[in-house]
Amino acid sequence: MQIYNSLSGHKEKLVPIEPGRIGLYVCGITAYDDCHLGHARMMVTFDMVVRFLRMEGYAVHYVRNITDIDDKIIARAKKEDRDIGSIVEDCIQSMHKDAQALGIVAPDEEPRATLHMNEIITLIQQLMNKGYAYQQAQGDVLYSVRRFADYGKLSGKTLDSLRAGARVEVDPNKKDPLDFVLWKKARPGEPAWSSPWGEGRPGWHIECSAMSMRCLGKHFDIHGGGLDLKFPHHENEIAQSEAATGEIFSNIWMHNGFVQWEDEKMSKSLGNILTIRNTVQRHHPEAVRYWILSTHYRSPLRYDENELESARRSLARLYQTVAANSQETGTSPENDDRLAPIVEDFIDAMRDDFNTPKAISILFQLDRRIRQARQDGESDFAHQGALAMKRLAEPLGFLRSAPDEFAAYQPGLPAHLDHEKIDAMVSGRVEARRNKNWARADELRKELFAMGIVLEDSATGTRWHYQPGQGTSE
RNA sequence: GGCUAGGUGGCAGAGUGGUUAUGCAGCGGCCUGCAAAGCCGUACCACGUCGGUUCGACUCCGGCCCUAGCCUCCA
Repeated sequence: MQIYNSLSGHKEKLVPIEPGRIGLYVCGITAYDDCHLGHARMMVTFDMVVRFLRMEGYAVHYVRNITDIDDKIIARAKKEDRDIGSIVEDCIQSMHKDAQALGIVAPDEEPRATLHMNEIITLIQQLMNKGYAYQQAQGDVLYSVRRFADYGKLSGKTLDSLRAGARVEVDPNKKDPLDFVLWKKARPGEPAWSSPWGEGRPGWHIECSAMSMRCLGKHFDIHGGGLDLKFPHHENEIAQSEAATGEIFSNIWMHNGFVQWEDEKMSKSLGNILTIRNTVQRHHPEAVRYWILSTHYRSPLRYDENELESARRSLARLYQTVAANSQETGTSPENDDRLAPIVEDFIDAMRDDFNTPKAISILFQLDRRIRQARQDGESDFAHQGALAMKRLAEPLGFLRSAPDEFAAYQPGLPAHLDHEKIDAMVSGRVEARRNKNWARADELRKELFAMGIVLEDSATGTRWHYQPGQGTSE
């Protein structure tokens, strides 16, 4: 198993600290708003990582934190005149719903900053004792970046180059402009905890150091998160943790790439986000997963409505294969070694830094073999192939629905379309067809198509579905 | 300005010093009242640009152009 380590800049063999066990910490959400597709990518990516490592036999201890105290949460509470707690709870609930929709395996632990104040304070105390932190005139406790020789090793920057291009406003109370807050002095009306440095709350970075060490120990295997956290968040985590413990913090750092919207990063600050909930309303959740995993996790991923539809169709093909070959048809040969090379190729692709696009392509090679076998009358082999396909789809989180359920999936109708009216038109056409009034039937079909409704006549009746982007009215 | 990734066929997206990626779309056939869905088959002088190395480069080296990202809260 090889994983690209952001810290070293190349792929490295995965060598667990404890044989057979992997400690994985991923930076989760800040609970102040709905999750968007960037969060979806983070969740799906590490879900795939966890699933595959477990498939490989590792006992993975997966920790994904929640930031439940932060400037943005406080700001929103003020703006909406709401209780911080209720905002946090709502956001967490919403995030869990999104994760569930996407079929994300729940983390083993989901620590929250406010529930680990003791660990946070202890860690800051250690940094104070060792001289890595100081309290400035206003009462904030800051980390002194100049004291940590390795500062910048993750982001590949030097303190001087950072300073040269810094757009940060210079705070005269800081020894270095890049010093960051460990403990923020309480302001009136803001939530606060008592500490040796007065009432206050933790800075953003310290919680992850404290909680990851609490859950996984001072030195663990993999730390992950979105690429936007690489600097300064992860850089600061390393500085805090390694300064405090004198040990290596995380062996491997994994960063997933951005989701882009029309060649720009999708982010809150640019206001070009799409929420998970909104997306899942229009596209099957598994298609969303497929779309995310059809690009390598480190590459940028452009949002494109057509690609999501394309993902659905690709998946539909695999589903059809599974459905057509799910029945045991006879005595299967003990084990067919014709499948082994394909399975091996799949595993190899995944072992190479989680090359999911390649792995998916091998799923389609398998698909081809199965269909071929079916045509050749080798239905036992086809059945075995279908079983293998389901097994290989597991780490990707594909093929988790019943095939007919997936086929029948309907995205939510846009508001301007009236379900009853459509049904009426469809029945009208069924009636016209019964009378062999083809002209009328075709006319109705055309009208429906213009609304984006596509019909399917079959022996068992007429089905219809809404197809975004089809027809004229959008 | 400093630092990172990238530029592959209509779209998306892997990979490799000389051999088919893969999916979607397209095209042809079967099926269908006609369609759709499904099934079968299938084309595409694809590898940013200019040089270099090599028997041979899309794949290695160098220059150039372009794109995205980080240097500020952000998955």
